[in-house]
Amino acid sequence: MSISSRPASGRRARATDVAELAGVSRSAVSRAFSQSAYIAPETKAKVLDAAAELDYRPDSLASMLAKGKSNIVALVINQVDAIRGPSLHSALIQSLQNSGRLPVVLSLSPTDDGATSLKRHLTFPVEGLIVMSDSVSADAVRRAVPYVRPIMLNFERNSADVDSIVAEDAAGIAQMVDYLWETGHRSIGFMAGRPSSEASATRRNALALEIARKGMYLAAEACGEFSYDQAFEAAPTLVEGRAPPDAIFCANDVMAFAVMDYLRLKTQHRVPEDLSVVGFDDVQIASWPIYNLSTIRQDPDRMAAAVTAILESRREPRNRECTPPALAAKLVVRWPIGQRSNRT
Amino acid sequence: MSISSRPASGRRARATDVAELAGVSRSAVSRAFSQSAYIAPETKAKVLDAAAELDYRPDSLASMLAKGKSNIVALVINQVDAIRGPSLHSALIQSLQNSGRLPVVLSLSPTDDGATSLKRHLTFPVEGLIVMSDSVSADAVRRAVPYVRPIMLNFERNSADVDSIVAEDAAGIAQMVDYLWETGHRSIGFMAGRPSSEASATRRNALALEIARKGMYLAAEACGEFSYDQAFEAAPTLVEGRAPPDAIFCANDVMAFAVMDYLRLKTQHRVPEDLSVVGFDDVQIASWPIYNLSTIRQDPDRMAAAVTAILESRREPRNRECTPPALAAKLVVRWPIGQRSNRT
DNA sequence: AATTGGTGTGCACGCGCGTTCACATGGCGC
DNA sequence: GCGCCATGTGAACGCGCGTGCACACCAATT
Repeated sequence: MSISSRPASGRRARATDVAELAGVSRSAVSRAFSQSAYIAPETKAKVLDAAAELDYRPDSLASMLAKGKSNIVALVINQVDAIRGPSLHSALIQSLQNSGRLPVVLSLSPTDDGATSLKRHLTFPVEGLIVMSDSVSADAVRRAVPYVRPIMLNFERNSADVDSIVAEDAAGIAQMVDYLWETGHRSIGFMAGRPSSEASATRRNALALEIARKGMYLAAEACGEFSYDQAFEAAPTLVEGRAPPDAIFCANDVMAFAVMDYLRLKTQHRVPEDLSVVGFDDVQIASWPIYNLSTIRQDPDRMAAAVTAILESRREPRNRECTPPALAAKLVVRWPIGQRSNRT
Repeated sequence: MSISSRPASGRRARATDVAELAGVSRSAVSRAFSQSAYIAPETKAKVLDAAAELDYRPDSLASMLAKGKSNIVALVINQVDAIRGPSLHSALIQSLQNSGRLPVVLSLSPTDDGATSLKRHLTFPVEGLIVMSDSVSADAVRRAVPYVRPIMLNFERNSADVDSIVAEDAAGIAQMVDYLWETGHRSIGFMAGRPSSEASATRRNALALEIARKGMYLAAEACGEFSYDQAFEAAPTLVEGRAPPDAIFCANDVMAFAVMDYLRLKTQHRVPEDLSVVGFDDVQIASWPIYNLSTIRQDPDRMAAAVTAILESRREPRNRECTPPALAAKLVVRWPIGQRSNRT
């Protein structure tokens, strides 16, 4: 019934087994796996051989307990973030695990305020707490988990109690407005995300600022709740006026898809010939030829790298309070927007 | 500097602290949190009060170590599954965590064979191992982790060594072919997934069988590797003949989107007026009005429920070897396909 | 030859918790 | 009023591992 040629004696090998096989004490085994410890090279070799034989690796749970140092990182998400999340989610998992950490996903049920849900499920010491969900505030997190400084992604500007990693939305949006201006757009509509979302507010403010700076004006505004369905329903209000905008900026790629689909299916506006639609995030679908969406990219890999950098810097006490650099958000131009006639 | 009104004495509360505050012994605290133990109701109340005061919850890691029972469930994914994965991923996380388990995500780097990657990162006891990645075989998993019986999702029919949860692809496909037949389709093209994928092969065989049963024929075939880009490139071969099929079945929703986009952007074929494209999975995007894709749904929630059901049944030794029921895959009809003229 | 210093090794303890075991206590039957 | 079981409690041990500490050993020095 044995599956492999290995002993596979029905149980995981423990350090004691390895010690016995190698003819050394159990602490020697422990030392062989901890690089900064007195151990003779030959002893180490013997131990590692025996360990390989038994397919032994130290139990990281017991190790964490003994060392008093957890390397579990909790990833707080909410369940709905299905379109935008995956690339960032994958990047984080990958990055955490490659740096020797253990990613544990905590999914917040949207019905509670997040804090209680966190308390219920966070029953183990963590090295870090990464919050990707924008349905929970930094305060709630601090209240639920006072012993760890959360890392908030994409919202909640740095405060004393949290580290936050935000893309430089404003800079990206400035580039976008520049680009729209240069290609002849003069009036811009905005599809907002959730009203309570800081990300949406930040983007709206940046857009308004840049528009004003150019002497353009915000032609229309709607709220799509960051979701395709809501945006599709809200889209009409952006173009129903007698002077519809010649570009629509969406706080979100997914809402941009919804707007494009709405315009193409339900109206006579042609996209991008008559009306430009641009987004924010650069999700995978943005590069599908049918959308070919110009958007503002937040590189998930760089964001993930920033997260592990923060965690890493926390391990050495000297370099405390390294303020995480804001990540550049850069314009990604997909389809060539035709020159618009200026219709001031 | 204290954040909350709680003591927040700089450290997590331990059972000893609670015992001290409640004026009982540490084992009483332990008993108060384990429902099946001798403890006087009033003692229990005292303990729970003190625990609430100190915001104490038993450390689940130490608990697992002491009990010798892990409730960590490893979720093996590969990093690329960005479109299809999210709903199932979320459902699994949610389901696992609601059943009191701890989901840990292991991301396989696509460069290795999966087994070594698993060995490197699975350094802790797990209650279960859920494999969502189709880039790793059951054999590789068994070799890497001999001590736990993996649960394979969506591929790898049940063998002696693994539990696998598969949707009844064949039944769903039969419904689909019935539906295509009734709506007048007579020749069908197939966009396959990865050649090595069992899921793709299963679906192709089921399709071929049902087609033959109806007296239809498989008009064309191409391989899209389950990816949008590959499918977009492979799409031409499905329709370039002089008698293109009147329906194209894709082993994957994402590839269906690619085919639809290709047909609409690069050819004169209208979808769905001239040519029907159908998919498999029912991802979120399938309901976007621009696609409105008819497809075969595997309910992620039911699949997640099946997973936890297996884990649950393993806990009670009496009910061993409960064969997991194959999940029904059912047809989802989105757009009304117009009657085709039978052109035998 | 005796002492020192340095290098590895084993012992023992603790991490936070669950659980068994022996014992203290109270209630009840005789 | 004595003894006995039932019930609840506290002390002790173990889960698997890391690590401080004491000690054994050998080479080099006086």
